[in-house]
Amino acid sequence: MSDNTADFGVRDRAPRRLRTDARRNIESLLEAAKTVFSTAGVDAPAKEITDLAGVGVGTLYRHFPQRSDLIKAVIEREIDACADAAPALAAAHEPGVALAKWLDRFTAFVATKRGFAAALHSGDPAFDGLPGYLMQKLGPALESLLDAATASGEVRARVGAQDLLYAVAKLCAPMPDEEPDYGRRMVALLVDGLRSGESPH
Amino acid sequence: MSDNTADFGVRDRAPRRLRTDARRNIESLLEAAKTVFSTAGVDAPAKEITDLAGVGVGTLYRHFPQRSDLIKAVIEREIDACADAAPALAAAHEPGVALAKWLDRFTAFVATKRGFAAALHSGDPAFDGLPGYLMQKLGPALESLLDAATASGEVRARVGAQDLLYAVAKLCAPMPDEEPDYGRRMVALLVDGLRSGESPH
DNA sequence: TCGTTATCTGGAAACTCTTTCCGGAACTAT
DNA sequence: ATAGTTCCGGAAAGAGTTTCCAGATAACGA
Repeated sequence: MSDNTADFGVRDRAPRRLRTDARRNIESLLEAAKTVFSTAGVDAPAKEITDLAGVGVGTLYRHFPQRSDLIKAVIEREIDACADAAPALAAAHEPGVALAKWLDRFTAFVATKRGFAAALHSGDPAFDGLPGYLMQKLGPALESLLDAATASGEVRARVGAQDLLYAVAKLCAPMPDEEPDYGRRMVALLVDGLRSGESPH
Repeated sequence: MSDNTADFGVRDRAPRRLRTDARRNIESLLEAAKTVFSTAGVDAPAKEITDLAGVGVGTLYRHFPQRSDLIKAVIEREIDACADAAPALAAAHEPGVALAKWLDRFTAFVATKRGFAAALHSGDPAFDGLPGYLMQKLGPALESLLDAATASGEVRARVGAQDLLYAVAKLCAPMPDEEPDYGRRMVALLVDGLRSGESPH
């Protein structure tokens, strides 16, 4: 806790190259965790994950000192994947279509990964950085898509990228037995407001 | 699960009058739990609650066989309080004002009680009944307020009470470090849509 | 290639909560 | 008051997480 080795997360920052077996194990753990989380939920016992990854518990806790660190890492990784999808979509479609498709992608992520909503609302300070991370990674992505769509006249901007991002994230968070398209419907309502609304009053 | 004794929760239905000390203890536990939950979060150790309530752990588990049962009971109790507030507001204000005030009340409940969002998104099947309970209790309350406001011409209904209820509940669920009025702002956006929107297309 | 050194690994043990259990206390009805 | 239930309290069992460290393994210089 002094000066040189205060690194918590595993991603970014390379104060010192990791040993190759360590890197390989981290990879296995993240992959296994992703699988187990989506199968048995984020509360699945750690043992299940380490077994699937083929490592001991000690290895898990060496790289992810707290259970929440593992969850955080998995989610951040999925956020990254979502961000990475934006440029490809922008390149392959009309601005309006690209925006819609990306929102779909994002919606699917939020709706599918129950762990994301759970982590966000858990109240555990360990996850406090997550919205910031999401904003930082996805904000620019959405903004550029939004700008392009606005420029091409297909959308009239009334809310910022951040507000929209959060609103979609919240509206699409899964709730027990709600109609499967509820989230999408509500997002459509918002986007309708975006694209055709005269400002009220 | 057959015919006569399949009661899980503690509230409503009286197959047999509870002993007075039992009822008193249940009351203490619910009160203590409410306090502790809002102080230390819903993950606070059970010991803390039983100590505050002045009972042993055994007593807690006699009345709330699972930890989630206690959380559920506390939340249901707060939902009840919210529902009970509607008639008074309707009696004391103009329809439009009553609606706004009640939405404020509901918003505050969702925004303040982090445990509610946490339970809802936890993925634990124990909480599956909660949205239904919320709908059942708050749906009629909101609907009557909404009807009154519509009748008096202050609001043009475009979504049902259920959709609105869920949307508000989701938008106002607290997220780490978001502007304090974000939820209220987004709800306003929705309500603006409600009150002045020409239906798009 | 080999020795040296820092880093990583596995699993046993310590901990922290939750949940079960049951002897004895407390309430209720008669 | 007494019998008959129903409850209470807290010890102990379970379930999961986190710590710890002796031994294994990679990295690197000679």
